[in-house]
Amino acid sequence: MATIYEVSERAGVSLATVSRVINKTVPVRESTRIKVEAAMRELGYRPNSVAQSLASNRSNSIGIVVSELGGPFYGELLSRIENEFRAVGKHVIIAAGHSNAELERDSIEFLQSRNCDALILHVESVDDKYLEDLAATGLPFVLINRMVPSIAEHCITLDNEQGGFLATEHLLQLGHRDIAYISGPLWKHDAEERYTGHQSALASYGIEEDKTLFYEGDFQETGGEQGLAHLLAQGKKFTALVCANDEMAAGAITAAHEADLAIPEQLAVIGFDNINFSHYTYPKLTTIDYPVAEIGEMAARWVLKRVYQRPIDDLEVLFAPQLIVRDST
Amino acid sequence: MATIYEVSERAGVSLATVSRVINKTVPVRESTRIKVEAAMRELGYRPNSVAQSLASNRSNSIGIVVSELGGPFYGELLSRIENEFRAVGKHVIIAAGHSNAELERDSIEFLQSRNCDALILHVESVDDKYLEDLAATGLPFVLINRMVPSIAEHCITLDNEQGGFLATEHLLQLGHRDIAYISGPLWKHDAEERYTGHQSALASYGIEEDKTLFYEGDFQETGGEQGLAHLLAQGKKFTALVCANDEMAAGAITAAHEADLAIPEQLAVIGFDNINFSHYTYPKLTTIDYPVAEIGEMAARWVLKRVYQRPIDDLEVLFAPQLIVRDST
DNA sequence: TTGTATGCGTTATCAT
DNA sequence: ATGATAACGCATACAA
Repeated sequence: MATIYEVSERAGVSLATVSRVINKTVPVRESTRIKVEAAMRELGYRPNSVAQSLASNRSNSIGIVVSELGGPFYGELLSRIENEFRAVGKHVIIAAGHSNAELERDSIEFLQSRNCDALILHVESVDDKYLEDLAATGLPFVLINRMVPSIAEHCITLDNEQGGFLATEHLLQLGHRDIAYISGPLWKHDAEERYTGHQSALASYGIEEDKTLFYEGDFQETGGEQGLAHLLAQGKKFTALVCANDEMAAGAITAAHEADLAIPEQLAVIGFDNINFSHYTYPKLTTIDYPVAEIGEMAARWVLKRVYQRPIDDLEVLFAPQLIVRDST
Repeated sequence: MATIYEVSERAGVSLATVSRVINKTVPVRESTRIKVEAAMRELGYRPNSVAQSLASNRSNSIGIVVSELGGPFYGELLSRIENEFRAVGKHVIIAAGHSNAELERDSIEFLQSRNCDALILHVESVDDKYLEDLAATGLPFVLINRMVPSIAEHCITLDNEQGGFLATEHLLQLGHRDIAYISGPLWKHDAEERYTGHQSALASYGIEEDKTLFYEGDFQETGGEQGLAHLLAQGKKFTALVCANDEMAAGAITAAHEADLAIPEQLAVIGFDNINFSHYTYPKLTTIDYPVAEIGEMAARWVLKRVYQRPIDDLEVLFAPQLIVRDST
């Protein structure tokens, strides 16, 4: 690879001048700029962004940490964020945290050591303290789907509790009174908040929660299957089921089919997230919309505004979930 | 962030020695190593990987280009690759190509300029010449899902033609003779190969292809819906439908439901890829398995072997598709 | 407007 | 086994 030095030689100018035409930081005489550009083209010169980054302490790249690279939810999120940045010539570096505190820290530190200008984090396992300390280092970052009050200005969240409320309220309005619940892992903030929403919806209808109709799943499809199987095996009656995300709902629907339960006639099912494939199910899944796209965009805009000084005014930080009624309830 | 220099000061050794305990490149006396490690811990030192990369011309990171970050297919692929590398302390940098030649080149060049040790490419738009030139630069890279004969040693592929053959053959064996086909964009290699497989299956049964039963879709769900709608609108009879991927198949199933066509009784539908959510459909989708996980792992192992000199012997390069029979045929 | 010189945080090649 | 010191490719303050 040609270096800036070779370009300067070929163009007959100094290395600094080449740097100037690359970065357009100060005016360069038209004629010399043309010479330099020609030299760059002839040598097929590409700036070495590692060296740029080291010298300028800027990398034009944004680090992202998500739990998993796979899965419909994160894919959509990543896709949106990448789109926003690509449009302005920034690049994203993506790492996975695997819902594991150590790996999450690892990924964050890697991205830091890569000189990322900012981080967008969807982390579940590191504790609040760690994030507070991270904020104290001065590294700009956005926290998605998690509210840490002491660093609220870093947080972009969905009102998960409200979402949980909406889901159960919907079933209550349809007349259901015996409502089972398959939760995500309760150590995850969003899982807990959604469950809280469920409980307050029940309470608002004066219904006492039957703890035997609760199952703690894993946010995965198989968790939904096992959950419904478990609930059915208990022999308790329930006419509706809330699942804390769509993937578990899909699993539950499979289990319901296997148990010859008609949906929604014998069992109404509602999910959460409104992932891309939630309408693949039969019947099509009623769910709570998680505006991933908007949240991804907003996170990107946060960075553009705070880190790259782009003129952006409206920065929403709390998003509202929305009920999507389809055929499963 | 603390630098290696500050560590050396605190430990009372030279900067070079610190570098040695970090990289374990040459023996260091036990006692000094302990001092250095203590200093690193006390200062919370983390190597600046940008500087490491510049100095060593090695980055311990692997660049990946895929068409889209979203979507079940790529998510799974990325996830597998990341897993393989994480296990050995390497990191991945991911960029999207968006099925656009310019963006694909852009992404590749960005990754090159980030000093990636190797690239894993799933690119569809850049031409063979570009890839040949890239190979000529000496940059190690693996090409996934695309065979460029002149650089065959870089390619890991699925036999798409064979897959297309299997899909149609399956329908033929079930007695279908009037088989419609919804293809991917034919400029994409895999779409074309799958279609070729379809044609040769027909030929092997002595059936002449009816071009009016062909629709060129976009590999997206909506393309499948529109495709089936278009095919039905023609008024021609067909009892089975091959879709070149699962997402279009899901769309077609939706369209079939809307047209009150019973699946598989009135219309058998088969997809391709066996994406995670292909069994969400009702009825569950029969499809051709694309071994993404294995291919991702193999790509990672290719890199580990050729770039990082890990002792790995079995390197498969041509994978076989497999028929997965479910309920839609 | 352009050139010179220094530093960014490491690795690696010499010595010692 | 350890210490100087020169790269690595570029940005940038300072001079000219």
